[in-house]
Amino acid sequence: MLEAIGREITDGDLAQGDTLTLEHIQERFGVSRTVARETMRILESMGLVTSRRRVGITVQDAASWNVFDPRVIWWRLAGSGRDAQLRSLTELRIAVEPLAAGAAAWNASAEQRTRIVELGARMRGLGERGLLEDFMQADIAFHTLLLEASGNEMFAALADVVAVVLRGRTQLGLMPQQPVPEALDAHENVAAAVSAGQYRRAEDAMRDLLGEVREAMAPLGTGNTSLD
Amino acid sequence: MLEAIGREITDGDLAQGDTLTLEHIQERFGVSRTVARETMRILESMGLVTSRRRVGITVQDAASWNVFDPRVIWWRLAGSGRDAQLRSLTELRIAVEPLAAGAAAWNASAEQRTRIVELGARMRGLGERGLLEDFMQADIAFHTLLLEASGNEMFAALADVVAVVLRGRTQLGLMPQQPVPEALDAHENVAAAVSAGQYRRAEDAMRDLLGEVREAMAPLGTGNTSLD
DNA sequence: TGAGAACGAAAGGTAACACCATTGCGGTAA
DNA sequence: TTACCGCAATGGTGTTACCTTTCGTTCTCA
Repeated sequence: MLEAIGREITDGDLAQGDTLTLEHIQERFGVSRTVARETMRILESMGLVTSRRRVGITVQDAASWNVFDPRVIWWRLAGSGRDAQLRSLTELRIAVEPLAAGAAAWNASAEQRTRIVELGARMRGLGERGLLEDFMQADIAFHTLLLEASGNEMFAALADVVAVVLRGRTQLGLMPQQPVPEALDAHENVAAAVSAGQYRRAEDAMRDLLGEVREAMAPLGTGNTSLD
Repeated sequence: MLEAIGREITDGDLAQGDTLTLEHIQERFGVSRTVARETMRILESMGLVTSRRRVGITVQDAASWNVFDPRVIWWRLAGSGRDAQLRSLTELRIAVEPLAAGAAAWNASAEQRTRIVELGARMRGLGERGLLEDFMQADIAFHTLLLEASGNEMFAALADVVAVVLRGRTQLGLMPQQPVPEALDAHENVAAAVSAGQYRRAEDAMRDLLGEVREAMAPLGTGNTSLD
């Protein structure tokens, strides 16, 4: 139910200013008032709707959506806003992940340092064999580990977001049959730098890596970015 | 009610693993079951709790909190997690705002370009006269405008977060009596670069500006950052 | 014509109930 | 003594019925 209505809003099937009523929702889904209310409360807390007495439940403008909520991201990736969503998420990653990698080079524990190297090697193996699903899993683990090792909780919280992007990219068929060698090199390069505590190099290597990502995504349509 | 329980969790008064029951909440606040349930649903959607049958409502580990939710940020800034929160938010700003400023130099409309210059000048005036409250308002408008002009919705969504930080910094008495001249210069510098469409310079100028911010914050306690 | 009063729609809130997934305890058997 | 099975208590989930509050609309009267 949350899924259904959330998707309709994020897809634009329900435009800003449209109103629903609880009764309408009860009928449509065959649920009780309580459940309908709870669902609306959640949508409200995600900024997708507001509810006012007498007026009904009003769909909000996209500007007030909580676009960091993984559910919203997922809905948009699966729906019509996909290109815009992927582009803005990639820019966000370009902003955050290099600094996170640098911080990880500084802060990571010994176990984390060995693990990141392992993951880099694992990605190469899986990538060269074209096992996209497993590759994606390792990729998610790689980026998640770095974001968590950064020691910054806000960066760590973005791990979910990055995971959703990586998963979406694979499941929506936006990945090449086999990852390009440059991407594999880049990951190993980041891993080596982090492992060695070279934070400046880690930062730069991650920036390279994401440059690859942006290139791979370019056919989707070229947005303006701040990078020249 | 949301406020009260949210604060207790983010402050650590309720530790991870503690459980509440709906009945307990009903008694404590003198509300009906329905209302208690709706509140819990919102807390659940913020990742602060999970609810399981037979067990009750369990307080979640900080790692699963939705730390980008402005309410969570605000609670933590007002509570005991303030220093950690300010530090991680500042690192986030260092990651995002330079790229956003660069993008704004590229994408901003003519009105936005004139407005950013006006705001820079206004901040100087207010800052030199020591009108902290008005200065803060202008500061928020300045950063919000840049984030919105970046053309990236994720960056734009961070405007709320930045606003909360700036407001918190002032209202919690963490600002000097009068902003340092370097900060005023930095803002005007960013504004000029954005206005002239010099995206590389805008990016660097914003990085300088945030360097100032980080310096000013340093006495709070020095965390490791990726910048040397 | 316009201001104010009455109406009614729709969300907000309360109460009471049936339902069912857990879980922990106790009893039985190996 | 231990392992397994079954039962009962617990506490969230879902439903229904009903009352309260707000506020946009409409109608009336000056």
